[in-house]
Amino acid sequence: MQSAGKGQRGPIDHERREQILDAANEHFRHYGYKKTTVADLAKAIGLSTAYIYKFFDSKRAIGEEICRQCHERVMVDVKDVVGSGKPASERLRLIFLTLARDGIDLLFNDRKMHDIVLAALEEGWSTAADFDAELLSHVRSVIADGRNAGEFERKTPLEEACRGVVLALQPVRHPVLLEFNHNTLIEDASLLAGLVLRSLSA
Amino acid sequence: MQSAGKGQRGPIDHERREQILDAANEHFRHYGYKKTTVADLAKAIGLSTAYIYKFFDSKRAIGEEICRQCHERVMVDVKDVVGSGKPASERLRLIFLTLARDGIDLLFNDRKMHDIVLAALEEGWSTAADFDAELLSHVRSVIADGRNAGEFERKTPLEEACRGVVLALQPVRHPVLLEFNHNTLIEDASLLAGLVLRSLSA
DNA sequence: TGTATGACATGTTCCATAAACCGTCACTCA
DNA sequence: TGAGTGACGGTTTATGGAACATGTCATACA
Repeated sequence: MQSAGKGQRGPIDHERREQILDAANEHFRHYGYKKTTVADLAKAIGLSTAYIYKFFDSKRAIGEEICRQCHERVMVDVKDVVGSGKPASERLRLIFLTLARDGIDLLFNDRKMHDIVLAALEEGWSTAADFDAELLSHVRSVIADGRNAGEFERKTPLEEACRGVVLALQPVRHPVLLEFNHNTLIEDASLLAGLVLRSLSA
Repeated sequence: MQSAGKGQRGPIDHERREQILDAANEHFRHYGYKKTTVADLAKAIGLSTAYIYKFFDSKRAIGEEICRQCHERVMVDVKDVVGSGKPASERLRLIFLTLARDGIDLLFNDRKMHDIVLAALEEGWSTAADFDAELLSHVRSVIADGRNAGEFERKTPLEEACRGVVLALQPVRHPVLLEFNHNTLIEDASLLAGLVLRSLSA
């Protein structure tokens, strides 16, 4: 009902779409998701409110897109680590630290964005699940590498090991926990990475 | 300023105190912490509102006590496991499962209590920190046992290992995460226990 | 002297109403 | 024909004054 779009929405004008997303980025950052109205976005780019709905099914759809971009920015850092060519154990440890750091960064330097991510979680947007899925696949590739390279043990079923690691990441990456743990987060990340690596070691 | 009490509060009448706590338990359970007023409690036991403050410094102090009792109920289960005489690895695995189960139980069968625990976290009551500290000490004793029995490795500094384990427990015991993870919580607990045990194994 | 209270100052919460917002549709105009 | 809009229904949210809660005190009474 949502991703299918409206039959009415013809061939999409990508430039307009980008304009809207840019405006959304600006406004969400400054005033937060809830406080900005789609009328604000329309006014910012000199269009009517109604016309926005030719490009997005709802305000939420805009929010989801912004949220997705936000997640993507973090995922870029993760990808950098995964593709860095370092030993698997090193890469895994860096994933813990990277996620912790990016989380803290979002929390302190982009609070309004952090709030969107939180809202997304609470309202059950798909963005969080997508992020989790992608993260799992990156972790899987690193662990598989480590196993092939003889760094990691191979007895535990791969999928079990991977899911365990992703779970163990939660304390340093879950948006809600960031608020509680932020003062020890980096240390926690390092501690958990150590534990995980011991659990994987050959 | 709080634990010191009022100089005015003389030798404490423990029966009255219990009455108040009983009434609080009743009311908090039924109507939640926020919705019950100290006037409600006073009325329930036939006293004036003002007199309640002879026994507790504030409504919050009553809430903290109830919250503490709630935590204690969980801790009893943990202690049972710790003192069960089973192998350390088995006890550690059971700690994961027990906390997960008790958490779910609170969430579904005693929702109002769960809400108090949540409020406590958000408002920074000391109860959560106390619980964490006690949990850490139990985990430490089990791990120490395991090391002495030759079940666990002894290279990793004990404190580091313990803190890692307590962190790894977060996804299955943190009240906020329960809401997100409840449908896979038992499975998650088992998975994390497995990971932790691998990390500790000799 | 110790149990117990009513009255009160100082917040908080509630609630009815007004305003604003979301999303749709028929419509314009080039 | 397709980019773009004004007006509108249903719902959510802001507002501000009344009602209620918390916590203190001076005092009553046995």
